[in-house]
Amino acid sequence: MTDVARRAGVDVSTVSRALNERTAGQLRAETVQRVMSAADELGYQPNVLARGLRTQRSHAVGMLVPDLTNPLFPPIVRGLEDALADAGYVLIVANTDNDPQRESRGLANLVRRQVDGLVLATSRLPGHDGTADGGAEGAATVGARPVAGNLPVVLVNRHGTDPSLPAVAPDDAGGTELVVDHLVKLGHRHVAHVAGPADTSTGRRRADAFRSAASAAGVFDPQLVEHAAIFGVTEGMHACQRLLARRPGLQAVFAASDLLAVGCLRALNAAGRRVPEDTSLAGFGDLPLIDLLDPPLTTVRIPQYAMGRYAGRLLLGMLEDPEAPRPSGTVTLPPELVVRRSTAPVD
Amino acid sequence: MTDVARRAGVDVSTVSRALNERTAGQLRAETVQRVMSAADELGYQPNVLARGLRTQRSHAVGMLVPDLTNPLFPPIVRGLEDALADAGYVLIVANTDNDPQRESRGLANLVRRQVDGLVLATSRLPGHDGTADGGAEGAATVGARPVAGNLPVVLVNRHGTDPSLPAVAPDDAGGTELVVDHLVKLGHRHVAHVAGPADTSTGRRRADAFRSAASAAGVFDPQLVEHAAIFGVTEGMHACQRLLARRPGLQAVFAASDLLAVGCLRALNAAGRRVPEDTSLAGFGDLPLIDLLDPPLTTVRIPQYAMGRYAGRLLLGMLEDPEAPRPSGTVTLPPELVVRRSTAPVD
DNA sequence: CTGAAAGCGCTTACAG
DNA sequence: CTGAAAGCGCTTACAG
Repeated sequence: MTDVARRAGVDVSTVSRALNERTAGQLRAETVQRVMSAADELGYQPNVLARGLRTQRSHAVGMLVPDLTNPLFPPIVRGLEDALADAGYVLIVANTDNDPQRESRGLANLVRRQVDGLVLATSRLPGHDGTADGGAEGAATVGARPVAGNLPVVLVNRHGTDPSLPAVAPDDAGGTELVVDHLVKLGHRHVAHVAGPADTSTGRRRADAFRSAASAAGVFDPQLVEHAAIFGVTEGMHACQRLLARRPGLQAVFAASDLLAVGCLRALNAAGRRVPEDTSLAGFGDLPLIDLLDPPLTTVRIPQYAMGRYAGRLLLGMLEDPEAPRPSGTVTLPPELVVRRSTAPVD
Repeated sequence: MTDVARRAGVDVSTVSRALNERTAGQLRAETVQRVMSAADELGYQPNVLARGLRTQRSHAVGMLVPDLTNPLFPPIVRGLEDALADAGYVLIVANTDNDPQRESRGLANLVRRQVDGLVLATSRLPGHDGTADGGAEGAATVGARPVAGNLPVVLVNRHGTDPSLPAVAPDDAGGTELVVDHLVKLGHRHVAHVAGPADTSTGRRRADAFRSAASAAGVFDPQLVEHAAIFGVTEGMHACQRLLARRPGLQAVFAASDLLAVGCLRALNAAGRRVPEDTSLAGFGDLPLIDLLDPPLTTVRIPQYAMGRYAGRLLLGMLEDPEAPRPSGTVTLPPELVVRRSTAPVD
């Protein structure tokens, strides 16, 4: 910047003003021109860190994500990054593996880096160990100390346990209803649910929604619900086997995730049942390539990209106007039922 | 920091020294203790940006990636992030969609943010439009101007076109040989190749390797090679159809990517050929869930996570010792043949 | 309309 | 062993 000032024959403060949209109006057009040419000729790139030190805004946003390798997250991160990039913000991602230690460390790193805001896709609020979603909690903490201070935070892909933090989440209830209605319309009465782990909000919410929707349709049977220990293929298979042992008459299975559904498919095949002729099967998530299953899986598509983008917009709103009242509550984006060939009319 | 100094009754410079591993030795243990307690009690978090301004190191690394949503990249990014996090660095990711404009913009943003190094997973060096891999080129540029300066750069998932930049790439030739050998051992003589786009280094390299390997095995037939316009399911299907029309006698198909292989599977099924009974089929990449295909796909597993991690280590090496001679050339990590049920002995 | 000065939060020679 | 000062590259009241 000093070089630019010298070359343009002005003070560095004038360079600063000339290069900043907001303040360029204070200067004579001719001066601005001269500075810009000089900057151009020198290939000057402003030091955003130095600016941030002065203005107290880093124009960086931090994100904590359990594992980028989980296909759930890339579209969310992408949507977020797109929203932020449009506004001149940059995204710093850290993986936590749902490990409280990595979470605190990652969070502290982001705070030390003066991120202007935080997006949490972790299943637990950092600093809170043990049971997730234990109740209303304070803002993000490291150890016992609130480290995020007054940092704007938005939760994505999870519901807020702290009602004061805005969250963007998939509409678990809506998606579940879509599936149950679809199966019931196909004539199924004995509809089973392979639920996710009861200690995840997603697992619980979908199970709850299943009970409501199935009850409303008059087909709910508590013996037709079985929880898997984790959202994995093997666990889904085992849960489905338990279901089959208990209720051989089941006509349809709704799995709380696509991976669980793959496990169910294996269990059903192993039991000599064809899908969808003997048993209909539906999942949740619409993972990439899941349409290549045999048969292609009927499932619920979660608008992941839109969720990420929306979370970004929400956060940007808070950043643009720090004085405005902070939004709160959970925003839900509409899921979509993707009917493929794993579900068919009964009989 | 001023607060910490006041509370500990010392100068800020002493706080700085006490909190820095390297300089804490200069102080009396008692002083260090006092400062640390004060810092602890106040929940002090150092401002990494201010430190960076002074030390001229941001401890941040930038990454340009075409699209995080492409399943190729998440494991790479994850490996990179893990390597960097271990060393106290942070990762800033930007998606470019292979758009030269987004590439330059992203690169300029990273440079302005004073990243200490760059990882490029883009298929083209920023600032060079048109044909990728056109020949030996200078360092990364924006417009005509070298903007990366002397920034350490490592390329990942692509080969260096600029031989002076170190690259970490999949072993296309090795993986291709693995497949060709496998198919030939199964007794196939009429082995076809659905190649990737000729304007991608990956497509070209695998096609070249196929020619060599097939020739070496004495089974090469130029009429059995067909390029797809992009790495997509539909394109793979079309390419395979052209192949079938030209050489109905083909016994096995090696597709240059898993997605192309899925397209081939559709084409083969549509032509009334069963896989693997009538025709063997192999892909490249081992995408997540590709083992759920019917039949599960034989393919080549690329060590993506390891590639990302290795790229991170390579970059860290350059950052730790900027004076050391920069590594160059392409490092290749061993791929693995994953034999599943889509390939079988001829007849 | 533009310059000179102060200061953002650190680190690091330089003294003592 | 520790303090005082300078400076990293910016921005922004404050003068003029």
